Amino acid sequence: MSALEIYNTLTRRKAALETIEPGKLRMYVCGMTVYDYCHLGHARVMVAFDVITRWLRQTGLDVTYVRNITDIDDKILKRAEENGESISALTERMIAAMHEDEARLGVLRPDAEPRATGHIPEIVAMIERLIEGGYAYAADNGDVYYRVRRFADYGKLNNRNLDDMRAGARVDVDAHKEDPLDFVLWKAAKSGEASWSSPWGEGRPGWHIECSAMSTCCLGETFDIHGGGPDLTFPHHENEIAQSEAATGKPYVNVWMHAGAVRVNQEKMSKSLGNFFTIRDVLEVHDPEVVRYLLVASHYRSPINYALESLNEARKSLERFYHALDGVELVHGDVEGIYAERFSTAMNDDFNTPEALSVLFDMAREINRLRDAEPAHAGALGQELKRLASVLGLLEREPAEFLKAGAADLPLSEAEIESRIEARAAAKGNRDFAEADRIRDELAALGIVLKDSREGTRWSFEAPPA
RNA sequence: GGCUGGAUGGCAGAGUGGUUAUGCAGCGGACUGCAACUCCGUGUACGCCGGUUCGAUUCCGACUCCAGCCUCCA
Repeated sequence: MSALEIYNTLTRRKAALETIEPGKLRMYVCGMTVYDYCHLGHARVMVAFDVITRWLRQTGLDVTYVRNITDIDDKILKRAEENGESISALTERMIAAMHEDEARLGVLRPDAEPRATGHIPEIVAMIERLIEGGYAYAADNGDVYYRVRRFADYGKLNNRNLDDMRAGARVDVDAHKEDPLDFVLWKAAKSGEASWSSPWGEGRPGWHIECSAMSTCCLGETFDIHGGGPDLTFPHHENEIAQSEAATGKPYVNVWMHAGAVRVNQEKMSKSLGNFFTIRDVLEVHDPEVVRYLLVASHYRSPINYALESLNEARKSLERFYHALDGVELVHGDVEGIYAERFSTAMNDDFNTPEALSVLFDMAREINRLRDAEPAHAGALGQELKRLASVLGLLEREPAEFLKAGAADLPLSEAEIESRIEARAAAKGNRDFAEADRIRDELAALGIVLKDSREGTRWSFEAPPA
């Protein structure tokens, strides 16, 4: 049995996982800023860390998984204003939508979802500690800033030094800052804005401090894994390290994990580029499991290029699995251990899901080979296939349900389809193959594909009619 | 300019110092009334140039190109 190795952004190499507390693992992942619907980039992070959590638990670890919600920031204020709705109405709406989206993608909920607005006292306390230590200062405009040059390790996550950054800096020069690279911990409120009282006056927390405060409060001053999207390494995670380690004097996180970007036409999908697809838009057209498969079919750190063809291919790959499972009676029984072993080795190698999937495809082929001659063996393999696939959050449905998904929108009911199939069987019985083929073609035009077998005819809905 | 990744067969996408990834597509065969599904077989793939090595797609260096970060973004 191989040991679990994880790639650490901080060290830029893979290393065997050693948890702080034996048998327990504490993980924090940066979640959403809830001013809009989640897009595919969010979906990737949610699914990646869902699979990671499932595998960590599979290996026997007691995992505490925390993913925050940023429910106060400039974009939220702006959007609420534009929409003419209250901040809480907007954020509650978006949080509900996010939960709906992730549920459809089969993402298990984190153990805790702390919200920034629920942790203001902890945030204020941490800022006070930073000021006491000389790591932060209150400016005369009511803002509080982090004094970046005071923290010697600044840049260690991104391998950057402050002077290089200064050279090409596009950072805004704010007269209230001692140094252009200093970042805001507490933002003074303009009149009428949502705000909380603090030693520095009415205001709201800056973005970076909330994660330091909430992770510490949920998981302790040092925890095992911190994850997030690819665009958070700088400055967000760098700033988190600066805040937390300066405040506590202890190492903040042991392993930093970052997902790869989702691209469109080889360009990162992002809010600022406006080239994003929301999860709900995609799910209008595509089966959620197909979307999830697409996300799991690449390694979590590799970039994915989002394209329609990729989704169609993902669907066909899943069809292969469900065809293998379709009609096989699942039973518990002895099964070659080699599959689970190969699967484990793949997952232990920094959660190599594409490699793990290749093992599952080998199992599918073996099931197809054995299904007639050794149905019990095939059934046991089917059971094992489903067990392993569930780690990836796949193959959890009845084969027929997946294969027939989409048929609900057809003008034909299932009963009508069945009656056509019976009519075709009767025609075949009379050796009237012209009629039998006519019926089959008629159904095919709707996307209904027939599959004859010894036990009778099964059907599936495979592709929208061309 | 600085800092990260990456370049694999028609496409997608793993991996490895010498031996089949896997999926989709293609080709040949089996099954089938014909198909679909399925099975069997089938691809001289590793950006470019050097180096190390008995041997490199895999290690090292240069180069070219791509993406990301250096500003809010998952």
